[in-house]
Amino acid sequence: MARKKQYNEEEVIEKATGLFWRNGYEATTVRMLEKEMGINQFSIYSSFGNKQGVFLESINAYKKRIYDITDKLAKSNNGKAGIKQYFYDFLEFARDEDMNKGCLVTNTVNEIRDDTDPVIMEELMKFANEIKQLFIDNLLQDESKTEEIADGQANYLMNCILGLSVSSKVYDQSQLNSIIEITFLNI
Amino acid sequence: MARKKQYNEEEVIEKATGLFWRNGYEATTVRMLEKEMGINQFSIYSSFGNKQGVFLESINAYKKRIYDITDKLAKSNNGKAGIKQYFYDFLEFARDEDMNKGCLVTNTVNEIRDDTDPVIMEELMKFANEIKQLFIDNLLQDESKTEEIADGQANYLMNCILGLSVSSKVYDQSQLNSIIEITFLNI
DNA sequence: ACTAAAACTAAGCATTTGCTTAGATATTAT
DNA sequence: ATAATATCTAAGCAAATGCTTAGTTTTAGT
Repeated sequence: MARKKQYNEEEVIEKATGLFWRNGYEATTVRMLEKEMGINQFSIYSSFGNKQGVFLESINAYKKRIYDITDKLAKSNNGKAGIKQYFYDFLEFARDEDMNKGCLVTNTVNEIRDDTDPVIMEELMKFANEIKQLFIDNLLQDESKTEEIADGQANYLMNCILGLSVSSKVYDQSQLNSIIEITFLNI
Repeated sequence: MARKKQYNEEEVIEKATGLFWRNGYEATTVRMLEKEMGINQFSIYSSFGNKQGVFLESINAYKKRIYDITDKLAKSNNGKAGIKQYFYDFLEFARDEDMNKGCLVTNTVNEIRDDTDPVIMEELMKFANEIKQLFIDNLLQDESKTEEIADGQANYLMNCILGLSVSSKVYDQSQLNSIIEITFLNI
């Protein structure tokens, strides 16, 4: 009855994800997306509505990609050691050739301003809270810990991994490793 | 022989500083600067050359403002306790009514992308290294520490304060205090 | 008072932004 | 084959960006 799409939506979102990851939300323009996704602006808008729509799909694609390591953390029962492993897994996951792209989500959290799109804010916070909850769960595997202590330590760890997402663009691998080691001395 | 400026350059830069602080470099437009500084675009460009010029002057103004607490750290001889005090001083310095603006410099470091203006990058790195050096100096007041250990711990602290600059926009005061306490448990 | 120069106002410029639309092209049920 | 319709290309839109310029106003030395 009608023409078929000449692209696969999942495939082009994969490409968009890489672009947002490297550049952040605001700095990624529709023209850049057009080039990277290999489809016309019309197709972008007809498939995903608007730039925000592409980004929300990209967050989902990102979640799928990172699932391996979050799942590993979810299933871990090594407490603090499991979280530390997550930090290392994350750095490896985020490495791109010789530079480090950080985390798509934390990169975008770093863009937060007064006028940041509330829909995107909500999606970011949702993801961040999922990670924080994984930290809490793993911390509570040490049964001497109260929930209050675990919550505070989880905030501390979130703070460190937010920092790491920025630091990873400035520091080299051995410095990053050393930062992670010191980070886990404190909990 | 000619007309006098109807504004004071220092005063208008003070105003620009606040704007960059709240919004970051990229998101601050010349129209916003015009409004906030209370002078016409012509005057902005004739006094400071371009947007980057306004920003570089703003970093200087920011350095002057933060001088009180960096100087306190420079003169401190309480080692780790002095740095911790710096973290608390910094949070107070960055507080704006009930929200937190973070640090002008770390906010801008968070904007780092491949195409970030190299002149600005250099200025930011210079400031960051000054702070890191203060951390090292204070850490070395504990004479049992090697320079290598101090350098690693300083990287760790820079990572935490980078994170704090973002976290401070999301977490409340008591959570931030708790993050700082944990940060300093084991160095 | 006159003149020269600096500082002002406000309009305008080229480029880039997110998004839309007009019209050509391909696909499929009949 | 035809007709219906989804998808494509490419041009275009208004708004916003950093920056400039034409032209007026103010000041100070003569």
